[in-house]
Amino acid sequence: MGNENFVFERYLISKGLKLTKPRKIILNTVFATHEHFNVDGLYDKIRKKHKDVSRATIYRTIPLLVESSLIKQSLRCLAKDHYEHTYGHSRHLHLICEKCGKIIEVESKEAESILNKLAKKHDFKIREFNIGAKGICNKCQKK
Amino acid sequence: MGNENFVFERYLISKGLKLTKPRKIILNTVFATHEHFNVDGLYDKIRKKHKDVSRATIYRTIPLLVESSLIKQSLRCLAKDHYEHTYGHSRHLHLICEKCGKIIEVESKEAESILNKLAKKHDFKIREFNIGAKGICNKCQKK
DNA sequence: ACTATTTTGAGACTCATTCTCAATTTTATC
DNA sequence: GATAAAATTGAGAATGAGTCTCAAAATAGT
Ligand SMILES: [Mn+2]
Ligand SMILES: [Mn+2]
Ligand SMILES: [Zn+2]
Ligand SMILES: [Zn+2]
Repeated sequence: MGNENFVFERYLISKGLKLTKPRKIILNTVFATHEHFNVDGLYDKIRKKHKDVSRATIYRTIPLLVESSLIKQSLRCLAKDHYEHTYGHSRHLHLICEKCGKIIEVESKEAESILNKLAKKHDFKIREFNIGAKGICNKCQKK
Repeated sequence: MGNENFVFERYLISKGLKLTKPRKIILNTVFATHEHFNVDGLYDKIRKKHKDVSRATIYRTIPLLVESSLIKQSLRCLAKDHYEHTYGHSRHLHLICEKCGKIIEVESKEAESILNKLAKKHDFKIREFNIGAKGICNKCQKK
């Protein structure tokens, strides 16, 4: 268990918001594993233990987690919005298989530094990288 | 005017499909300019001249244009699906301003070759690159 | 012209996300 | 620890981009 609670609470206080029970439950469930997630999956997981947390609150809490830099949107090319931890994870890019859905995570220092360079040239301030590709994984190629 | 018509017709024939009037109108409107587009904008533009092309047909034709490699989906991080020409355009990445919506296009040989290298290492066959960033453009930074 | 096949427009439908609002919870004040 | 003001919540309605359905229209082969 990291200190996401600390980070989140500090953020909430700075905005005059409160670390309520539902927000705590959502935060803890989000950080119970390190996988990519979407709202539906998160909702099911939360509901197994806490029958009283609503979809609406999940949808309302996620932007707060994003704003506090604990998570970020990722896998932008899928149908539903997906998210992943920012806190405690190094930068990486995704190779997504269009056949089986497999997601390969790859370290991306080089790619990002190039993007940084290009952004600098255009005096553009990057807030969120979006680097990756869709295609066919090795297993699916052999079919 | 390029020969997108040729490319499209060849693709359609290869699939046993026909280059009908609505499909021609859609193709020509898509290639009348070189900008990114989404279905709503395209629909409005088409409707100014042709009151008889439906949204449904536009939604049905776009995958055909994608399949024939004339266009591809892009700007994956926006709310609506956006597309841009593949035919007649070199590869590039996008820096998208979250304040004003400005889109900066940047040549990306380096970034892509790095992604290609990483994909090769994982024996992953890339079909579509997705490289870019969101942030704040230089004008919007000065506010 | 006749028929089989494809395509189309209109609008119904889906489903992820956002919004609304009354009820509940939280914090501040006494 | 009651009381009141403010923030948050759950339930479900609303939204809206994209998909699907189906009867009518266009097309191609005979
Ligand atoms: Mn993690
Ligand atoms: Mn073009
Ligand atoms: Zn695969
Ligand atoms: Zn801007």
